[in-house]
Amino acid sequence: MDAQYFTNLLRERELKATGPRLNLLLKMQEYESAMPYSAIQESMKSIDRVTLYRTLEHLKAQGIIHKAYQENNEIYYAICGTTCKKEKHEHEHLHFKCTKCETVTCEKSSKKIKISIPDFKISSTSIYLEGVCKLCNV
Amino acid sequence: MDAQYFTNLLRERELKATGPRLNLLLKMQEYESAMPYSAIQESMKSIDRVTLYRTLEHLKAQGIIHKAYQENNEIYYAICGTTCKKEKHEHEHLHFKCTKCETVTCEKSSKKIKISIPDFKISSTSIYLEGVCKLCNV
DNA sequence: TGTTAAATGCAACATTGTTGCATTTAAATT
DNA sequence: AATTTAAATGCAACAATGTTGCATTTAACA
Repeated sequence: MDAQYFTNLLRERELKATGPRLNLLLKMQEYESAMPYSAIQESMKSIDRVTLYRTLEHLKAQGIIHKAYQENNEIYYAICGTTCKKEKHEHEHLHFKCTKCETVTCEKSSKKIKISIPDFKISSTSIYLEGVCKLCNV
Repeated sequence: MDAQYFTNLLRERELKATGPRLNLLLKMQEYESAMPYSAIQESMKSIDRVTLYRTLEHLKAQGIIHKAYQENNEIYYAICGTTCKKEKHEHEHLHFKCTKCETVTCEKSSKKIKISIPDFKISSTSIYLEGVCKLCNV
């Protein structure tokens, strides 16, 4: 996923491929795990705070990034997988925070998760986990 | 659960049974579902904003209330069930937001939820659901 | 190359989080 | 019932982020 890929993706989702947007996406990709807002802010110091705010909103609205985790007042953002479409987000994955290395990653459950509550209709599920990740779990 | 009950609970958890604390707990109880911060703020206008902030922190730290849900910048607080102890919170329950009546409630899954990720050690699980609640699902 | 809707930057304000400190108070002790 | 004291509260102040409006700039298209 390079600048060209993101340029195409942005245009597909009817967003102009501007400097700030490409920059943010490349930085998030470099970061590898879900990127906390403070780190995003830090790495995007050159652009206006409001532009960053609106950039995050737009990318989120178009299913290019998503809010992966939230801890206290720190929101972690991640680039959506290729299965996410503008219309339908595939967020059946889990969001995992490792208490050792403190990274937040998107994972898949080994089994399909089934949750039901009698007489309730469930339309969306968000699951946040904490523990020790594969790399730290030695 | 009346003022006396909360007075005892606070003392059990080594917190003084003060006006603001009892007030908050009674208001949250009246509210029945998980109470959004803005509503808490509104109903606690008479006390200082900082006191409210610290009151929420203390009650949370002692397992008397918990953060049930968070949407955008709105945090919903709920009174912990009687199974929650100071040392060990019983938050195996689910947090559900109804998209019709917009209330947030704590629910139980009809089956025990099992989540696992290969090579990961999971220590805590938070599940947030959206859909239509029992009362609205007619 | 020119046009235009979209994006950006700047100013301004709102909300919530957070700390320090002086004053007040709950509750234990005398 | 009065005294004592650690805890709780209120106030001031500042930080961080959210949010809007508007003038200027720019990506994308004709």
